[in-house]
Amino acid sequence: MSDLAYRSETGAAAATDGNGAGTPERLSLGVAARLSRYLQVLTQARKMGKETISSQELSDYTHVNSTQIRRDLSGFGKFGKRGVGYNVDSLVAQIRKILRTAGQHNIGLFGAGHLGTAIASSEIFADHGFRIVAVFDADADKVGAQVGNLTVRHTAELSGVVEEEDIVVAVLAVPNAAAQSLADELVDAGVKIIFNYSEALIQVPPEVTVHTSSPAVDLLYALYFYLT
Amino acid sequence: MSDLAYRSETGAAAATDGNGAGTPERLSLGVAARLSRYLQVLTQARKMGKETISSQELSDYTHVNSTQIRRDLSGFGKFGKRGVGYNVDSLVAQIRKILRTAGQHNIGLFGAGHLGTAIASSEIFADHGFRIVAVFDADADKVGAQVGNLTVRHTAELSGVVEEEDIVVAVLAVPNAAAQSLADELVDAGVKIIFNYSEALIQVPPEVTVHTSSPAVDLLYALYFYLT
DNA sequence: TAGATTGTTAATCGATTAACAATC
DNA sequence: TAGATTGTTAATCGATTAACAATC
Repeated sequence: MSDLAYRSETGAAAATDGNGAGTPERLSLGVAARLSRYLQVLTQARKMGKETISSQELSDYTHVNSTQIRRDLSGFGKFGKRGVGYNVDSLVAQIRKILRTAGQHNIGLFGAGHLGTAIASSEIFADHGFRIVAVFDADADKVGAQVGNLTVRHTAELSGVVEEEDIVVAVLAVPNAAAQSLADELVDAGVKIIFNYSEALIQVPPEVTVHTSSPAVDLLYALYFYLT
Repeated sequence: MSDLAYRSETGAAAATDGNGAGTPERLSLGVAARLSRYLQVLTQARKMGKETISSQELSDYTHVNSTQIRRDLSGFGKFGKRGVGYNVDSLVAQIRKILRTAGQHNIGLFGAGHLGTAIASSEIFADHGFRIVAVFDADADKVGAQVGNLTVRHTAELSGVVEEEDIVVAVLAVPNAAAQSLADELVDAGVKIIFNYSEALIQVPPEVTVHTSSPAVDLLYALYFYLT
């Protein structure tokens, strides 16, 4: 029998089988989060020239139990080879298909300070099909400067550029005080996902997702287990 | 009866009661992670002058179900006022006590580029009792420069400084290629927690914790739920 | 008082884990 | 073949949620 744990919102609804697609239901929150993490490790492993990887190695890097990893993957097909592991390239392709994030997605970056510059020069987003297509700053002195290979625009141009460039994701690397009003403008402009690197608490309508980066949270958590 | 769900590793062992401390067992991974997130939101809410906060508001900001939040907190005491919510100040103090992270902890920052500079100038860590006590760079040209209010030192000084300054946490804002060998040196020097902002996959002995920051993972995850 | 929100129960669902046959 | 690692089962544990009495 197929494992319905991976199909949310269906209760006992009939999934065609455990291996194929059938009606592709939405993944549960947990599965989607874990698959994203596997993908990140696999992407790096591939860069390092690794051709196969075992569930145990994936476990070491993601801190997810290896049985859990095999379970997560086997819900969608038999991707591994017993005694060998998983082929890195093909697993990347499979997970991208499952997450339906194989395409290109456009990012608008807000804030051309140190953090914005660091993000623009990094490959973290590019590796996963996210492309930074515009950089904005509210400071007129920064407008026109080069960041990465983009020219900084003024934040006032936001709504036109979001539409022209089909920007779905906004990355906020701005001061706390500017975050909420900028978020309001972004929502008006039609941005659906806001990735907040400021510490500000941001409120948005339900159709928009805010993710606030909180390194200190992760650190508190790690520290707790070190101290106890 | 008290809820043993919050005490791990004890099975049916006797907890003295649901409110007090008794033998303070280790928190489960999930509870510790969620408490850390509440703490981060509370810290920001306090900065914004908020005096009380409801479980529903905490839920809006953390994406944790409000019942879950009340459950998490009520496992340690009756911190809220019905009809009113939780006092922000006192809840911050309570959670810090529970997480036993009320003290000061010293951070060494590695890499004085754009990202390192951004981290050094930010308050994200300072807000939670983490103090950056030293900044290092492998580039001799950067040594001696000011970053935040610290002077950049050469990475070669690492092991001495780690001991002198009692550094428990290392934050890595260095190029991918430098990450693993730096991590090796840090482990030798006695650092227990490595917070990795590079994309490199880092291997360390079991007594050391590595946390790799993966904004792209969070973005992939958010995107999945936007696309489906 | 009336409204709001906590604290708590009970029921369900998903995650976790050990174990091991299958098989590369 | 021998060793390694997957795919899968079964059992347990923790998370999630709706519901609501208690009470500020």
